[in-house]
Amino acid sequence: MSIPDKEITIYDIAKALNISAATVSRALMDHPSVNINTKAKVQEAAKSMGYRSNQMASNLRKRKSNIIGIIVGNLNSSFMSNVIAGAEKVLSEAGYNLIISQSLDNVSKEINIAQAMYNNRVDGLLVSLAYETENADHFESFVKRGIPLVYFDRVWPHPKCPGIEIDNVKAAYDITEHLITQGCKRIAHITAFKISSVAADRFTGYKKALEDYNIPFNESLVIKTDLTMNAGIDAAHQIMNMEERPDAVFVTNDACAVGCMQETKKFGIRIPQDIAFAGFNNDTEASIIEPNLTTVNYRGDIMGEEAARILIDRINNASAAAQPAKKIMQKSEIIIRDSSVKRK
Amino acid sequence: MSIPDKEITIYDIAKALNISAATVSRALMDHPSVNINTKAKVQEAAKSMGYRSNQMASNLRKRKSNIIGIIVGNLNSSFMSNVIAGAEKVLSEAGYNLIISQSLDNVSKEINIAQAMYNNRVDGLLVSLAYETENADHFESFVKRGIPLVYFDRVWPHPKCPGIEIDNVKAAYDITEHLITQGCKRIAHITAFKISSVAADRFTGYKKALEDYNIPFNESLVIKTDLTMNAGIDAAHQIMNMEERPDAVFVTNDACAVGCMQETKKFGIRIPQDIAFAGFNNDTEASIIEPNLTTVNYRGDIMGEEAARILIDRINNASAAAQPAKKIMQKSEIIIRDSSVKRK
DNA sequence: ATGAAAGCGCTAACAT
DNA sequence: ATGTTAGCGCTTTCAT
Repeated sequence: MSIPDKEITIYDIAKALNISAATVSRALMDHPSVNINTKAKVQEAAKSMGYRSNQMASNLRKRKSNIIGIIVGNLNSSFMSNVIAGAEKVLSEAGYNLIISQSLDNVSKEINIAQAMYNNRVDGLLVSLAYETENADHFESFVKRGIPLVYFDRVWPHPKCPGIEIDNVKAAYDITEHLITQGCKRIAHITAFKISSVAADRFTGYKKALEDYNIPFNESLVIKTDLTMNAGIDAAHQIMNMEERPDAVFVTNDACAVGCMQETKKFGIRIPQDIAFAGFNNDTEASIIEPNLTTVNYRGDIMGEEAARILIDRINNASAAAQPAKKIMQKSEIIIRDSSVKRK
Repeated sequence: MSIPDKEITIYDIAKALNISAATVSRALMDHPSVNINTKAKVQEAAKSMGYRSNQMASNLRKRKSNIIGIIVGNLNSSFMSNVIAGAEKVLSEAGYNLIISQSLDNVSKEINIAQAMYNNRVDGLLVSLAYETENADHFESFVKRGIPLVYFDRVWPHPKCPGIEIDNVKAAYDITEHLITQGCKRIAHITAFKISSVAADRFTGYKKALEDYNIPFNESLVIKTDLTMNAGIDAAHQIMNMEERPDAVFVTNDACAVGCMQETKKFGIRIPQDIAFAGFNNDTEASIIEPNLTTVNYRGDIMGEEAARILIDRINNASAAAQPAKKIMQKSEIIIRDSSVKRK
């Protein structure tokens, strides 16, 4: 038949079996107090009649959407794909569905997404902020209504919202230190236009390392961009036009680092001999570009799983949710590759 | 207050304003027949009372979830990120929310996702199949209930489901022809284990080009893999172990091509002189690897927008949905880069 | 072990 | 222009 048939409800099953809808509902949920025979009959009837449970109705009644929202800057990185795979694994096992949205690192889009997710009454939220985002007021409505929110990677400090991230200060310190021990003295840093907490932490680590090694911090070596690959190309031009060129560049993400490296090479600059490079994230591109890019690595899948677990815990556990949120530091490591090793 | 307050409903607003809930509902939806003053009063009250519309209830009542499901193999590519950005743009303008899931190119996961989306009563579905998928039975329930489904990129031919894709046969033909005109005679082809319609089309294009140029098709030059980057590494070993090595490799996607190229280079093989390479998709990696990878390019954002538009049309338009679904061919182009150009 | 009945929060005839 | 009323399909007390 070409006209779609009417939706089959539990009432239809109830009528067919001459029992009440309540029993059907219970049987379908495998409620312990339903007779095993009835259960079997119901399940069979459901199958043969083509019944499909209507989540919308169930959700409304239970006042629970069974949906977790996840907001990220951009889906386009192996890191994010892994985070999502990890989160999805844990959440789907716990019976949740996922609504994923990318803000494209744009604050107003992030605000709209947050609104839509609120109206859909998500049961919880996993958020990695846009690079642009400078405050998290648009998530206050969730906090107010007691809807758990867990930040990951690009986090916002909030007494009620746990955040899982890496020690950005330390990782940036380590990588800067590495560049210094390779003999670099003029280390440029490419960071975000609007400095979010993550970019700020990395900037801090960079400055701290310089300080510890008695290298004066030089504002003119700091380049602010939107951290896209194209921005990296522009940054390369800025570097080429500097009166005194840097001997190393530490970029706060890999995408931008790769763009910058590629463009720099076009000027005949040798990497790492003339300018060493380091990035952040260990995206796939980092081990494809030549020379391979030194960077900071951390596991997206683990971060996603962990964030999801914390979130579920807060959803199920009012007492867990009531506790002050703590920051969780996930381990990270710097991966030294040829882009930064100045052999004799 | 720390305990979340009770949810504010239209009844609360109605009571506060001494009007009926129906009027509140209408005012909130900006229904034309509501007095402009009442509208203003309602909107103000809603704001001051902290009212947030409950989509779950609205959805149930309207029997419309306002949700579009989108299923892809993997989110981790610039192409997919662009498709999603394109689709999201069109869909959010039309008032829809998106549930995105990645099958990780695994059929059983794809089946589960389809189930969950059905139960959530998505209003429509955008699907790019897993590489593994060999039939689309798990989407029949949508078709039966008249829920519009539009395939994109990795499509399945179905009389009721439009598909938007590129001419894979032609693109593969063109790229193979290009390799032939560069003087290649032994062209290997790396394709999927389970040959889906997309991989099959590309395989067909490859064979057709060989035939037209009187190069006998050689089964031993066909390598079947799961098309990941790691699979490309394995494929490189297979190639190195061949008694008579190929002088070109056409891989059915870029990720696998890049893995294969990198590993091949480690054997001291010169690209393109010893072995030329070509991929498919124009992922970011293709223009990062050295030499840059010849590939097939097509716009993800446009594909996403177009697929979304067709879907919305079918949702709003029973007559559009009733028409036999046509295939839409989006334009694509081959991008010739250094990985395949054998200069004199 | 099962049923009756109420209601989640909203919208849409149908009245007025 | 507004109100009345009846559900959307499900779950869950409270009875029995």
